[in-house]
Amino acid sequence: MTEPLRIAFMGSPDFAVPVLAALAEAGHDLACVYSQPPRPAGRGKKLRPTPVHQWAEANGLEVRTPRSLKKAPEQEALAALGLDAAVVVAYGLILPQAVLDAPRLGCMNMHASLLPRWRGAAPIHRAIMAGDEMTGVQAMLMEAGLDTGPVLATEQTRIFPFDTTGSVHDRLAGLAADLAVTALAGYADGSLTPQPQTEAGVIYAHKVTADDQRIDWTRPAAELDCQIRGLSPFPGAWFHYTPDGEAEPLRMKALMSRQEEGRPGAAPGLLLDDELLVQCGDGYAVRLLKAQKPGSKAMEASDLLRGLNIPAGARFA
RNA sequence: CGCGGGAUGGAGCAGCCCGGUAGCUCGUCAGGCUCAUAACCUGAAGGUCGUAGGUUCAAAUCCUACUCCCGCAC
Repeated sequence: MTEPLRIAFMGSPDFAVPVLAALAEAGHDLACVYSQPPRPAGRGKKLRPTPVHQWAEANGLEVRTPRSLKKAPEQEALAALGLDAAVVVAYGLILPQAVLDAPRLGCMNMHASLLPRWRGAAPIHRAIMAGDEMTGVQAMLMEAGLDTGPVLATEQTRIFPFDTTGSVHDRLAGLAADLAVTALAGYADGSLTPQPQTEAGVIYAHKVTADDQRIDWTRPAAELDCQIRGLSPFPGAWFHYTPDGEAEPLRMKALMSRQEEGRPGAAPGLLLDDELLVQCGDGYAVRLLKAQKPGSKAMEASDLLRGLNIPAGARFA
């Protein structure tokens, strides 16, 4: 029932892999996969192909990793593929007009937010950090602006108080995979009509910076809870803890939390009990459910506390 | 060759500097106490101390190489 299309896929991180796999599964002719060039990343500064690159290679697809698509040779190589469409998911490169125009049906992008809210680089992080209750994935047609194109299809999901960027990321990746297949088919056969984004409610999801990661205990508990979950599991929100008798503070990462009642008047950063209940700036508190100390991996609070003494009355900074 | 930390029974850690066959908190199992319990008491099982070599009468502990993990940087 679905006509196979000749398409190119453009994507880089984990999030894009399920979409690529779904398109392959749906029987489309994947002429070529574009991904960011392997970069020195990780601990040993080793050259690492992106997850999309790895998947494509493992499945026998041609992979191209140009540094840019702004120059004529790359654009011509793309045009030479004779594409019906290109599907773009978190590729990480700006697509010049010549590239957008190359495929017969244009370029379709999968974006992990409810546009026009959270256009840009880090939509999932920003949605959770802002305390949004709903998010989703959308299929949209690309134009020159950053995530400004008309929307073909939407799939929504709720953000629960126990969600993290990791859990929402995985859920949206699954939704994106299904939606990409149906939206592409619907667009190709004309059953889906692109709807322009509204003018109101445009917000940009700026890249997460080092400043976003530092926990300031004088902020309200609700905001800190969102910050912690929004930055989990990557890159992680952190704070300092100096054990009694130690000179050097430990750089601790908070990876899961829950908002609870605090003790009005207590100093922000104060531990209210022996189970990581931390006083925040507004009189409420957050309980750290999962955390990480230097040198070891993330662990449940109960595990962490077995090896590291953090008594009530201690102070986080 | 980017910098640094780590690998010890199922989990989290101590011991390593000053070598002498392993300890803590918890979990598991059995029994006891209790109206009862995730509480308490008693007992038990469970570890080639990351891998491979080396030094030594003797290595978790010293030396070398390797593997994997974590943080920073990117």
